[in-house]
Amino acid sequence: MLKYALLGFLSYQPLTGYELEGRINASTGNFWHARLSQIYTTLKKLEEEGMVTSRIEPQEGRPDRRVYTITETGLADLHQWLAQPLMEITPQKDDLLLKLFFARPAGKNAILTLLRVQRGLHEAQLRQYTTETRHNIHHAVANYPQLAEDALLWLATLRFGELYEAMYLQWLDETIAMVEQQIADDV
Amino acid sequence: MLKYALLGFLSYQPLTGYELEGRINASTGNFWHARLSQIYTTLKKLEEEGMVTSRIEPQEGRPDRRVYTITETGLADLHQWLAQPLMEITPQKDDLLLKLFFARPAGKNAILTLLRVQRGLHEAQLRQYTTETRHNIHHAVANYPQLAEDALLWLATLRFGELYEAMYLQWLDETIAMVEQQIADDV
DNA sequence: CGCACCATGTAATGCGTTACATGATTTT
DNA sequence: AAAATCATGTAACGCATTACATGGTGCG
Repeated sequence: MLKYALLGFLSYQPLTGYELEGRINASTGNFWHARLSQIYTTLKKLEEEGMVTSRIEPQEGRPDRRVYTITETGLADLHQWLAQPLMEITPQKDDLLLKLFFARPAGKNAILTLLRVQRGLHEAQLRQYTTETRHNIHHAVANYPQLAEDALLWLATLRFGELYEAMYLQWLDETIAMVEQQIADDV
Repeated sequence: MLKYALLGFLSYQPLTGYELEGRINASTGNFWHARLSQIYTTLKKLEEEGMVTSRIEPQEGRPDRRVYTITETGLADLHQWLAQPLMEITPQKDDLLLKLFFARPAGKNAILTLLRVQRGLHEAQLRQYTTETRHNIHHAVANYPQLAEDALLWLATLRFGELYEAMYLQWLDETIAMVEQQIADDV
């Protein structure tokens, strides 16, 4: 599926692998992410499949840039994917919940530490969404007004991230209180 | 990490691969899941590493059962993992959000269909958590009262699943309304 | 002086899914 | 009669991470 994240961004403009990483980890970080190494290998495969083409832009004092452009084939594939509704929920994984599920033998203090550390992390994440990420989108619309409708969808995904983090924080607070009150002290 | 889900369940009692699949997909389905094939190969690897042992229980008319038991080494590894707080948030992926992010060229109707199909799926998921999953936990506690404190943590993870689905539904409703009002009609 | 940013890629390894292969028992 | 449950496993493939390999520019 990284394929469609790449084709999606390339449908707006030609970009390098490095730039694609920036776009992915900045604007879709809350529901998609990828490492540079994976992006490079996926782009290579997409080029073999005829979904994108690349040309080298020579640079001085830096490695040459390889700029990828989406092809007609790639665009058609993207649009066909977009047109299909998803018939399943994406199953989620969460390391914290897995650890918490089995955490009782670790004892009350360890459980509370586990939850409190995550609380700090999720608080920071929420702050990032409400500031930087939101700002990025507004910035894009200001420079390219024709993207206004696209931006409504981007904002919807961002809103999801904010709701998710707010929910996570609420749950953590609830759960911390429950553990404080109902789990027996360590000996 | 499937490793710790397996060791976690085996720390309560010896189980077969098949039974482990049932436990994982029933009680931790909301934050962890695995296919049988992966469970079998992981158990095999855990046995090679000395984390579990297995013995065959012959059966008639069915394949023999291979029952896995956690070892001292496995229990020590599990407890050491439990004692460590998690210093990172689990990065999430969600196919719906990815598709929505790029969905504008698909047009208003396709976007609404996409969102409405997911609404139905998430509604069903929430109903399952509030009924079956919750019931499973109560059932376990009724039969094994000594698990009462463990069950508080299981209920906390279930509560997360319920909050997650409720949040998802709220966001879908919000987003459907926004698309209805603010995205231009298809031509 | 050190860190972040720019910029590319390959190799090894690990995690996870799908398909293959088999087949009786129990429930609807 | 069909579907779900019980029960095990391997092989092929695909997706993703970590480590390896290189090195200049720009900022504080």
